[in-house]
Amino acid sequence: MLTERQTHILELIVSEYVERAVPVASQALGRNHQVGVSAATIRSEMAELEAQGYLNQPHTSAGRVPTEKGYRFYVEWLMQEETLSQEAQQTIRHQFHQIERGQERWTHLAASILAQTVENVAVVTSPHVDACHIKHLELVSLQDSTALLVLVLDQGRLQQQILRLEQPQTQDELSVVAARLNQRFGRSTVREVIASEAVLTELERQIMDTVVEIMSAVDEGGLDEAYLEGLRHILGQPEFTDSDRMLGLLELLDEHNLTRTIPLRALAREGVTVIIGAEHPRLAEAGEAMRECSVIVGGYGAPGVASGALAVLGPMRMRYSHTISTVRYLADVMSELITEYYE
Amino acid sequence: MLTERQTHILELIVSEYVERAVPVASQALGRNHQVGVSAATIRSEMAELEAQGYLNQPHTSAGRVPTEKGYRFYVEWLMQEETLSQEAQQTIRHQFHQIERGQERWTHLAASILAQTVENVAVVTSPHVDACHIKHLELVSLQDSTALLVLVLDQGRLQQQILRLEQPQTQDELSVVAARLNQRFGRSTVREVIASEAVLTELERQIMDTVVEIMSAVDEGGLDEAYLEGLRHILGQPEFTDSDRMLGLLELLDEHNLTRTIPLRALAREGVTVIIGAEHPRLAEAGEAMRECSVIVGGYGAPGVASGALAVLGPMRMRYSHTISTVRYLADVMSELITEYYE
DNA sequence: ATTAGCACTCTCACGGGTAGAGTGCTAATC
DNA sequence: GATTAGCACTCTACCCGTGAGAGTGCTAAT
Repeated sequence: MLTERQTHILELIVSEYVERAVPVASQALGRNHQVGVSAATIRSEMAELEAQGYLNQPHTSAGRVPTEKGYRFYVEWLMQEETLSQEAQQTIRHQFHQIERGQERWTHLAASILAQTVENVAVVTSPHVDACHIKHLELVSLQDSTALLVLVLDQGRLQQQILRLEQPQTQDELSVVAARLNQRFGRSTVREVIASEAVLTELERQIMDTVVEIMSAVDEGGLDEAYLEGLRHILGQPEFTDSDRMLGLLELLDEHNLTRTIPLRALAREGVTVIIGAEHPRLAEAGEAMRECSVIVGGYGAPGVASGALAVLGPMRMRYSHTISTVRYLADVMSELITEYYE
Repeated sequence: MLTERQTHILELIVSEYVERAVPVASQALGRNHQVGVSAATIRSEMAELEAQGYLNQPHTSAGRVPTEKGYRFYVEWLMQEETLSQEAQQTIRHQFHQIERGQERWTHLAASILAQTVENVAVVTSPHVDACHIKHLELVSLQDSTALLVLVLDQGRLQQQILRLEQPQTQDELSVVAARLNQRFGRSTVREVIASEAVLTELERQIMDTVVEIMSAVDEGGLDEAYLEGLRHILGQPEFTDSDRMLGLLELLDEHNLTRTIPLRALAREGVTVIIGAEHPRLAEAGEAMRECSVIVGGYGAPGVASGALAVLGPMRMRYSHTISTVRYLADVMSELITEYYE
């Protein structure tokens, strides 16, 4: 258990270290903050905090650095979540209302804003629709035997696919087919389409096969894209000046590893989650570099409509309060956008 | 002017250095290749090559390294362009035929394949349509006063935008409007739409304003996206083990700088172009790190239909032959795809 | 013209030596 | 009994010198 004074010192050490990236010495602490006791006292408290596993010494004659446990305590008990300034909030909202060009743009923009605001790597996935329905289906003739299938799913989600027809078809013929299919399959889910025993022409069969394929892909989230932004911030951090660490980190953030690095889907629904260093649920798969990083994940979206996740990845020495509140705020904004436009 | 033997030695030095990334010594050259003369002779030839600016010595007691001029000579006169093995060609084509899901996927895939094949950074832009026409226009009701505008442009290029209607409209009403607009503006370019003096209802006016906006954006290429892939390859190269250089490079490749780093548009039409180090046309804007890199740019597409560019960025010490031929081959494949599906 | 031999130069890796920072301990103080 | 000043101790970071090794340029012989 920690006394109040120990708690206070821990808090100071964390903020000091987060800001300066240098092990915190007892004297420096007394000098820069009003602790009310001498360096010697701070030293003995530090020793106790170290004994309990909250702090660590890189070497005998160095200051202290928070451990994972230290950061965890800080996040859980000490840190007070800040609110973004009115100004910052305005700026963010303003940027979203500048562009109104669909989910992908939002997602991208969100990643961009997030990275810039928290000065770390940001990852944002595009919203994911759970079990999509056919809203509308359109066939556009491109060439005699080539047509474009346009499929509008729930919430205006758009998919397209080029079809190579076995027989040439005019636009008028295609329109007729599209009308029939719309009537038959409007508002159906994949299952319903598959289960349907409607008698179809060969052409209709071909089209619906493609439709099923597309919808399945959407349902499995195979088409979700994650935008990553802000590499430069994290790589500029002192903990990664070593080029080996840099490479390790880049491997973590390689597109193919991203889903392992950041367990987005699992955590997205539970508000904002903080993962500190080796707390990572799938550490072995994520990679060694993960031990030195923290991840903040937040979910956004409207239940049953569409949802996605925002995440920030940075060194363990991270401005937790600021990052958490930014993630939370951005998640709220994204949720509003989703609700407002798609509900 | 260079004698034949000097030329030969230059060639050997370039390939040796590209392979081993270590300054090439006279002895090593004699040992690993059959030059037919002694190290001493090689040395004097090296001295001459250095005097003429083709080679450089990092320091007095080191081997030689090719200069920009040396590489340029190599690319221009010595290198013989290889053909990709049948196998490699097959593999690439196979991957493209695995997925048939529109330009974006292709672009992404091309970047991925390119990066992997040449083991450097690859950048690929999506195909850019020059002066697009309206192919088809569709309105889908989402809510009472919200509709989705789906705009099909040439070559099946798809754009969408959500509209907030001033008056609630049913799907039927919207379909009527869409049909009228299609009749009036089918096959029009932006200019024609703007110039048109057709009398429109307020709703129609609103829709067409949006259409004009979207088409302008497409024409200006503002929606073109570039995919970047393969950071890990280039950052693993020995010339970038130093963390400062790494950061410099990452700044080059930051999304906002990419268009300055790689003059894609300017060079795209001229087949495959090789830019070595400081030859870069806009060196000052690109950044200092560019001095140590080479870029290979190739254009793809069908004239008057759609076109884009592929590029590879790597250290000056690059397998030029292999890279150039890969870029060329991929450009051909992409061009075929564009022609085949969109013409 | 080519080559063997050799002296010269420069880098890189290793080791010792020192300044400085920060600690832990002890004894004095409140 | 908690706090603090004082001090010895430890460890790092940096500087410097030194020596081995690599590779060259030059010179004299072929």
